[in-house]
Amino acid sequence: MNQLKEIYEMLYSLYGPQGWWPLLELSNDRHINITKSGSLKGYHPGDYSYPKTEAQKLEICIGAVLTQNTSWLQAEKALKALKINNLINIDSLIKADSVKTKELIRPAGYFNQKYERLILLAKFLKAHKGTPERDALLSIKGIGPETADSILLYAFRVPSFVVDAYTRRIVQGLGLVVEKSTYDEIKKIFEDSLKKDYKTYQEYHALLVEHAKRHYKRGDSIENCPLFQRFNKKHLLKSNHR
DNA sequence: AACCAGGACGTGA
DNA sequence: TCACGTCATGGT
Repeated sequence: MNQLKEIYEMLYSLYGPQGWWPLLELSNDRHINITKSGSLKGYHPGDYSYPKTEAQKLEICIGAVLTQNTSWLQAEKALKALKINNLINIDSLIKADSVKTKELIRPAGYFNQKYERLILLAKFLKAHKGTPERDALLSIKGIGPETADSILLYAFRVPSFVVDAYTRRIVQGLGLVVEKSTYDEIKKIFEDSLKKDYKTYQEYHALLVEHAKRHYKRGDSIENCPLFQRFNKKHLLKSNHR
C-alpha cells in the first residue's frame, strides 16, 4: 500500500483544493475567488492554470525568495510594495535604485540579502528564457532546494516536489522518515509514491502546509493529528501484534 | 516578551 | 559532511 498517496487523499478530503500558489490578484475577474482566509483574492482552488501571465510567473519567483524563513503575511507585504512600484518586472527590478527597493521589501526581513538574491534571480531569468533546469536554479546564490522546487513547481508547472519545514515535521512526526533525512531523501519518497503530475505535487504541498498549520504548531500534541492514528509507524507496529 | 515564520549561506571542525 | 552562527522584520 502507498501511505503517502493515502495521506494525500485524506488531506484532500479534509481540506479540499487549496489554490496555491497565492497571487496578489487573479487575472480573470469572472473567476470566483474563494479563499480560506476570507480575503477576496490570491487563491484559486481547483484551478491549476495559473500563472497565466509572465508577470504572475515572476511574482511567484519573487515571492518564493521573499518568503524564505518568513511568514507569507510578511512576504506578501513586500510583494505588494514591489507591485505598487511596478517592480514585478525583470528589467525594472534590475535597474531600480537598490536603497529604495530594499525599503520596499523590508517587511519580509533579511532585506539586504533578499535584495541581492532577487537581483541575481532576475538576471538569471532575463538570460535564460523558458523553463530552467533545477541545477541551474540551484547554482544561483540564494536559491536553495526549497526555493528552486517552489519556482519549478508553481511558476513553471514542473513536477518537482517541494519539501519545506512543515513537510519534514509531518513525515517525521508520523515516523515515515528519520530526523536526519536529507531534503532530497524526503523529496524522493514523495516523488516515488506519486504519479509525476504537477497538479498533484502542487496540491499535496499546499495541503501539507494547511495541515501543519492546524496540527503541528509548537505546543500541539501530535495525538490530535488525524493522520497520526492511521499512519504513525509505531502505532501500526503495536496494532499488528494484537 | 520570548518565540518563530513556507531557508540559505559561510565557517570551522 | 555537518553542526552552528548569521541574516531582520513583525505577528501571536
